Amino acid sequence: MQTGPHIAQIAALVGDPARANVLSALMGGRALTASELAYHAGVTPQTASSHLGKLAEAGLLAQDRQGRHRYYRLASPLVGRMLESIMAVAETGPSRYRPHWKGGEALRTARTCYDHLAGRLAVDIADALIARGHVVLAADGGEVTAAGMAHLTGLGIDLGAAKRGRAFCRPCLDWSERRPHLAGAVGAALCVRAFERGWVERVKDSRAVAVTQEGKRGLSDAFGVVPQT
Amino acid sequence: MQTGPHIAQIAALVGDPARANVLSALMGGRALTASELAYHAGVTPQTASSHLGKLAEAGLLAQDRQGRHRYYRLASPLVGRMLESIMAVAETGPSRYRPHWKGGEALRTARTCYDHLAGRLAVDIADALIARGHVVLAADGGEVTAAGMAHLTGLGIDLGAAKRGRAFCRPCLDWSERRPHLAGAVGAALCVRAFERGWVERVKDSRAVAVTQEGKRGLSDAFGVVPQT
DNA sequence: CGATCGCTTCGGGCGCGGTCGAAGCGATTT
DNA sequence: AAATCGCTTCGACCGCGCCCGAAGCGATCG
Repeated sequence: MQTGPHIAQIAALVGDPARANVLSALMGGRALTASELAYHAGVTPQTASSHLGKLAEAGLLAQDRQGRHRYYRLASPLVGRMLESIMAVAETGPSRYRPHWKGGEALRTARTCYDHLAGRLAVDIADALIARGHVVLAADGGEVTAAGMAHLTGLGIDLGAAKRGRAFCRPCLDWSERRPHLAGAVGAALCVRAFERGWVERVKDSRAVAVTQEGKRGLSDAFGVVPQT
Repeated sequence: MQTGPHIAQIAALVGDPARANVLSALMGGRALTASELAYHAGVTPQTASSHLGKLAEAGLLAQDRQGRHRYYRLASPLVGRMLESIMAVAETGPSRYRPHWKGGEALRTARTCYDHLAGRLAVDIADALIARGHVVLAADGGEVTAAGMAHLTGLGIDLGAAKRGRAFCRPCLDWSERRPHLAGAVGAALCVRAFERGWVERVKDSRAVAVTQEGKRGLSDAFGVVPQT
């Protein structure tokens, strides 16, 4: 059996706390500079540089030079999916050491998960869409109904790229809620639209997102979801 | 950002070559004894025992004592999914060191992937089902059509547990073919049935499976698939 | 053009963890 | 009851790789 060593190479890269923090930070979906990532990782810039080099060389990260800054981002959605799945396992394990941490509540409430929304907000949206018969979600896949397509299109969410009405609709296990939320192309489009409309905005130095005043109205109108504080 | 350390814990476990080999071996879907796993990992029984203890404590493995043997297996499908996703990343990376290894050809031809079939055989089956309009597969999800349900049911594949006709149908990126094959409940049921009918049988000490003579006939009749040697 | 900034490279220190030999423990066999 | 077997625990060794200080390099700015 030879796939072992291959997956070990990748997993070992993710297995270092500093690098894992880097990857977690990049799960926010934005490209970040080396310094920012060093801060998130809690190490000095030189150490971070070493880690970033390894991650990039292995093809987990892509880099864009821009002036004297160097922006790093996840190299592909595949990497995001991998991190999601590792998180899912990490959160379902036995009562690991899991202290209450400041800012954790904000993350649990609403955050981005690579390219879509996650947290209580996202789970509530998914529940609402399911309850209204706009989306069908099961453990391994999902689909958007005709009524759902109409509704989402009405919200300005373009699903043209998603083929033949069944759309790229995928459940993603929410690590904080332990229930599925909407991922895939539908989740991503919904996330983009929510930012466009100013319903949510990013919280500094975090993957967390905050629901704005318009957001409360908009989400209530669109999905009947009333975000908790 | 605090999810970093959590995923690092899990990833670090997978990141050791010996442990990765253990997990790879268990991706075959069967429970294996500690000694067998030690052999697969290429370490002594004491070392393997240490690794197995850590994996079990972290909730990645489950153990069943049976007499003086102790059988280990993946603790949940979630773990299998995680390993799949890591493999997918590992195989799409840059030209990693990837020598030709004996037995590799057999694995590329057909193997089990935790609970479903993978390799050229599985990709061919998926292609055939898609071409016949029995299954629709996209990057993030899939569904079984009415005609597909009828066809699979006719083969004795029970999809009763899969709800409302859309079934748990999921694509799984095949690391050797780099194209999707059928996973999820449908893939698992199909795999079970293939073993029941004697179409395929396990190869000793490997995740590879061999297509039997009946298998060639059966697969040809059922899907129009002619397995290469 | 010198100063500053962002990032990387180099070098050395140090700790964590994988490894195996030896011994212990419980189940099974004769 | 003694011998064997499968597996785990203990103890010690040792090497990999994470880490940071110092220096180098390229871009930007005054």
